[in-house]
Amino acid sequence: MSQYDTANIEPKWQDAWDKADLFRAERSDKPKYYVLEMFPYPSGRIHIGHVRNYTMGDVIARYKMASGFSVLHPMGWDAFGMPAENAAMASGGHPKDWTYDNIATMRGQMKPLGLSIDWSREFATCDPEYYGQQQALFLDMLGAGLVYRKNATVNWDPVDMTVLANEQVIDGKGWRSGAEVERKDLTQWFFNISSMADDLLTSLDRLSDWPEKVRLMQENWIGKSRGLQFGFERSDGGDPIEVYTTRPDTLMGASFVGISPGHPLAKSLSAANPAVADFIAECNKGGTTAEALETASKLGFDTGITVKHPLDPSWELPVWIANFILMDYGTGAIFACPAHDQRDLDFCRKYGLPVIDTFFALDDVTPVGTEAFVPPKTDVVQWVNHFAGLDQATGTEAIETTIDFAEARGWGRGVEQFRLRDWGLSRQRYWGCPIPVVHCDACGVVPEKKENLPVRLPDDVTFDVPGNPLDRHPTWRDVPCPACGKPAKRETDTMDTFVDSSWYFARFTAPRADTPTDLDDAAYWMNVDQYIGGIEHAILHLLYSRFFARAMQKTGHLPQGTEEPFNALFTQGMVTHAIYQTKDDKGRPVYHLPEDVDLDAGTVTATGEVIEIIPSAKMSKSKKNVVDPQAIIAAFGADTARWFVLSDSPPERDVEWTAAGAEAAHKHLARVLRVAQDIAKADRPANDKDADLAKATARAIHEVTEGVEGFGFNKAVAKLYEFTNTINKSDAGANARKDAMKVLAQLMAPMTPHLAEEVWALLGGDGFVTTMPWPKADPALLVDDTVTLPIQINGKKKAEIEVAKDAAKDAVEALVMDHPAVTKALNGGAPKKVIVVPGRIVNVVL
RNA sequence: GCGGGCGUGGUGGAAUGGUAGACACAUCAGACUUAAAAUCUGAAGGGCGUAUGCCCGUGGGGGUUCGAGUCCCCCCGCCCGCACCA
Repeated sequence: MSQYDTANIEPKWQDAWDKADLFRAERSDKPKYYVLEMFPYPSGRIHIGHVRNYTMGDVIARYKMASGFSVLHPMGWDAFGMPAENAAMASGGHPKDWTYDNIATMRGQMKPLGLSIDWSREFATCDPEYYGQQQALFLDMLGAGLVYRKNATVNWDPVDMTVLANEQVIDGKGWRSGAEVERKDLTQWFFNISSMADDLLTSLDRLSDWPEKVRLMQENWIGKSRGLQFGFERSDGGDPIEVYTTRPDTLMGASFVGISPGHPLAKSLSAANPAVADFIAECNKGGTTAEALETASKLGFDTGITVKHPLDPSWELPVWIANFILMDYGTGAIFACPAHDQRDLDFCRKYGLPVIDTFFALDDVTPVGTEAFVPPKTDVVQWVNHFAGLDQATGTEAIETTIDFAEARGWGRGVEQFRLRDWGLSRQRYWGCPIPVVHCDACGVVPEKKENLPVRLPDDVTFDVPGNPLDRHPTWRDVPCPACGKPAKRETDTMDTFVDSSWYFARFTAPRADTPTDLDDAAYWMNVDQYIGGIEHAILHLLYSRFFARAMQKTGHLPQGTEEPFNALFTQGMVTHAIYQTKDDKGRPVYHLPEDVDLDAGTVTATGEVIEIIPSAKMSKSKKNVVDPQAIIAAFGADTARWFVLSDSPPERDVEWTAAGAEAAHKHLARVLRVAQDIAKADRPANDKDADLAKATARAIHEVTEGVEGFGFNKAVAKLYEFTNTINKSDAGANARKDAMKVLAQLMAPMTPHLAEEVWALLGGDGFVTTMPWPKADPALLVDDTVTLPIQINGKKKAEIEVAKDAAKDAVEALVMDHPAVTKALNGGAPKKVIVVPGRIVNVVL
């Protein structure tokens, strides 16, 4: 059809950019700009979602490059993780081969996209050069007290013999083995992220270029609360039981004190009493996931111990062990107020414990049935009048008042609690970064010497039996103690792969440094100016990275001012695709590939069955609605794929991939080339339309720039469509049209760089359009001499008039009052009011 | 349960409180063609009307305003995150 031969054009320009080495990031006198897209996991092939992610980053990177910045735009691979091990178990290969093969494939698929990436900085997190530096970082964090070991309760898969993350426990069973998951106490490594909880929370306020949604999610995740902590005296004289509550105002409704099955008191009781031990074992069955907990019923065990109410020592409360109390929040013990807490009420009704009726005041008592009344914190339960010296107060102030009261009497104190827990990083897995410590019978836990890093993963491992191959490797784990030299054993746990992605952005600033970072390079390139990725990383990855930036500062690996590593964050939507399905004779869905259906007829081509179309679904191999970027590039070229994923939908929202849309995008790009070819040949003399085109050009520059700056790529694309149409229809002279077309090429260059280069060259542009300075709109051309004012009558548009831009209010009003539409409406009468908003609108109120 | 978001033509979506539907897809009509494809030109929110035009219209109901898709209140629907957090 056209001469838009992408198979020729695109590789040609990619080669030319490569030869000119355009995208190498260099420190210079220019201001820097660091744009980063969340690096991919090398799962096998790139996905159209990757194309959208990297295209957005590329638009920013190319735009900033044209705007005079020294740009860093790197790419790497988040390469450790379980899929590689699973593939090895399934096929008998090696995780390393599987991973590096996938990286080669995906790099090969990514390069044809024409991304302005500095490939010289590429690395994979499974490169020993990378994970060795990560081990060095770990040791420094260990030295700084940011890493420690403790016993913790985890999800344990007894068949695969490994710890499972909560996400890997499905309906209480291991996702791979199907075995009933157990709770197990294990000694694990932890990052002390909770020590920074307050800073991680308050610093969120500074992240004004992050989506509000993400900041809120992090805020809730960190979960700060304010409450009262106090001890219940035991009637038997044992150690007091410390409890924490955010609602001290409900203390007069207390009916029992509950402790977690993991509470030290419960443990000591179980040593003496087998019935307690049995009860705790019962509680520990089932996983720790939300689903498992939700379906679990309330279980309790009366310890026989009683405690004294802090406000009335003659009032004794029983102490129960209850399965719904979490050991790692607060103190692991609570006082229960059934009138105001549904869990407490359910528990009391089940075990026949007393329920004290609700009272907001002594004369306002509400009986409690089966539903607890949970008052908002602004509507505080009044118990305070019972006690002399405490004034009534309302709202959250009353909670503070009760805390003050307790503090004044010396039986309690106000404390802050965080929901955030320390980050358990130990994994009983092979394909991860080895934890660089040695366990010595004599010396205890001994850090590996830095000169011995990296602690490399052994290659000779087998996956034929469940469990961690490092644990059963014949020689790897047997090493001399780095301290005393006696035989010792290496730590066989590896690090959670989230560790790998928590500092890679810093490593990109000096990827070949023989320390984790180079402070000069980091000082120049950090922070990431624009980070782009999926909302699914809103909490964990971004929180961990914020923690790591702080930890790296503390250990001297990042300069000051980097504690918030991502200045701006953008979370892009998914690329979705319709699902075409029919039902089999049992009513189960059968999915069909897009090429197997006839969309016009709405049927399966081969069988004529009527299809049901489910629009805009997440892509999934099993639902047969995955779009392969390679096929798109082969059919339409990379620029079409890039143009399409930027069009139509706002970048933060999902965009549905449709064959029709992709074809339309391709047609438009072909038209741009055709228009450019026509213009290159034309020789019309300059004329009075030239000025109009220059104005349209200025407006296009202005609006496209605004669109790109504000992540309104869909709007920028719309303006480019409009500008193309304007140029195409313009009767201006050949030179004027050529100038406009060259600006169009520049404006399109960040989005469709190959086509832009082709058009630029066709019109005799010098060098690469990629390296041309971003065009500037002449402000004088952006303002019109006259403006069209809509005339409203009673707020409804009835007519419009053309007036000088700076026409005086009363002059406009005079014109309006003479307008036939207005005189007709007035019908000889006078308007109640005339509102003239200069340059905007006129409203005549009758 | 808690927190957040969204709701605009057949479709994706535009719209600093100021002309609702930019731009595009799909659709229809016309040109070119023996024909089709491609390309080009044009129409188009809904209703009534030959038409100037009139009425209705941004999930529903109320309010603020000269003026509301936009701000406020209530309701309905959908989506996302967290969740036995005391």
